[in-house]
Amino acid sequence: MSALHHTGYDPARVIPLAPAARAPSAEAVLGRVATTIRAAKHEAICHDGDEADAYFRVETGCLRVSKTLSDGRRHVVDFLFAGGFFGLTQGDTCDCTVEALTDTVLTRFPRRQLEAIAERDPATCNMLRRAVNAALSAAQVRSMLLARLSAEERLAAFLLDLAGRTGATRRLPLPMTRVDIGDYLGLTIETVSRTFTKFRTRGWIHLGASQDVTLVALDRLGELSEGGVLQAA
Amino acid sequence: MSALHHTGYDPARVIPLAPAARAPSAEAVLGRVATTIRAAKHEAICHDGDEADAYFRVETGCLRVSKTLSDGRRHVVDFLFAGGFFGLTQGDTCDCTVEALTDTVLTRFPRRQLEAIAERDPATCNMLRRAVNAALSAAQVRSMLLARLSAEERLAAFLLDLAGRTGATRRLPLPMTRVDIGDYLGLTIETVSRTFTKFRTRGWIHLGASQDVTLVALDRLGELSEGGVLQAA
DNA sequence: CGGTACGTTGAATCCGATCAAAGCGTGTGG
DNA sequence: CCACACGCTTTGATCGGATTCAACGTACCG
Repeated sequence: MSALHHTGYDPARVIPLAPAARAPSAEAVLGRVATTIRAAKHEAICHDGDEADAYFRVETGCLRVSKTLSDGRRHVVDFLFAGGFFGLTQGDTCDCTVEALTDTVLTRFPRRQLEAIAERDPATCNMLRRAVNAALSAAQVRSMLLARLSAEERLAAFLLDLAGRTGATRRLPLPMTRVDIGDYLGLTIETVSRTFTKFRTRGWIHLGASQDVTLVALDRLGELSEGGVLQAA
Repeated sequence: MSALHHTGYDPARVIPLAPAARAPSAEAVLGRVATTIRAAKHEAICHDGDEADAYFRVETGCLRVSKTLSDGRRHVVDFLFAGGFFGLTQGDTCDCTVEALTDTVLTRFPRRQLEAIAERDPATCNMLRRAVNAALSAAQVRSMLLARLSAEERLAAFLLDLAGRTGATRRLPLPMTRVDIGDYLGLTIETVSRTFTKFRTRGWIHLGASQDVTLVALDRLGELSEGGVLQAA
């Protein structure tokens, strides 16, 4: 698979801990401080600049992580699905705004307690470290996408990435609006819409009733994003 | 100096570890497996896809971290200066190519040993975790730069970031070529060159003999990148 | 001296942005 | 139940910033 999709930043897989041997320990320890939180559609979990008082893992639903510039330009840093996480910042303030795109269930880990546990429990610390590491790799691939790919390549990569992350094979939910997608891919809504239309008229995708897409020509989409993203040598 | 500090982004501040009490421990442990490596200008330390067998911290010099697409398009993921690091990947292969832009001195930590230490020593693990975390935050800001800022804003932000990272006040070294800068900022060499010229003719910068710049109007550059990068609320 | 690699500058082109307007769907209140 | 309004999407026309193509300048080095 190409670097663009499946960067390993696949929260669902990352957090439930790869090296299973260690998992029980970390899970057990963390379970003691975890609580379950619900967020309704459109509700904000935290705002850029707020005090960061907790770390969250998404159980079900979809969230939007974004930053907004003083002049109003917005950038969507990421969309989170089940298994995704946020709240691990370096300072003690949130560096992004996080909002629910659908009704969402989250697990909340109080920051002080989580940090205290990580401070002495290597299993927990390493789990967090691996998760952040995966997110970093994904962010680097994303920066290449933003710096070098065309609108068509970006959208193709986005759709395939989404498929990989949600576990969907061909039909995927699109809980986000065109604005969100544009702000995620560094494009305008019009360009996103036109590119969707291009894909549709070419028969590569099928646009369902406004909140889902079906990927028809996975190979074509793959060529576009892959031709972009595969490593050289 | 402590062992694995400096994320390369805001080195001095991030790594010397807030809770200073822990640093000595991690420092001492890591020191035992570290070796010093030298790389000559233009020499590659590792290639994308290679087996990742070590983690490196830059002591002196400047490195270029990049990815190249199959069709030749290249993206410079980062420039590393003293205190910067690389090699902490998730899988066991390098996900970027790293090359020396100047003669460089590096400290090398064998991957297996480093991982083994992190596995049992919370101090080391947390230090690594914080470093990766800082890098992730920086990557998110960079993706906003690539997605939303204009050429002028990008170059202004780049120059100010460079000043911050190298510790230079006004006169900074530019060990990288225009191609490198273009590939870093998602622009072509021509656009980078033209933008440098604009800044020069406005009297905002002074271009020295091909390998350094002097920032004259820090405030102007700040407005440009800040108008871009400052948070809203 | 060539030669090569890097940088600057100019002119033409193009992709995506911007401006504008028209569909569409959904939900709410008359 | 329908009318209307609001939010989102699509489509069209035009604009503009960055790219592309091309040429020239400049520094370094054998």
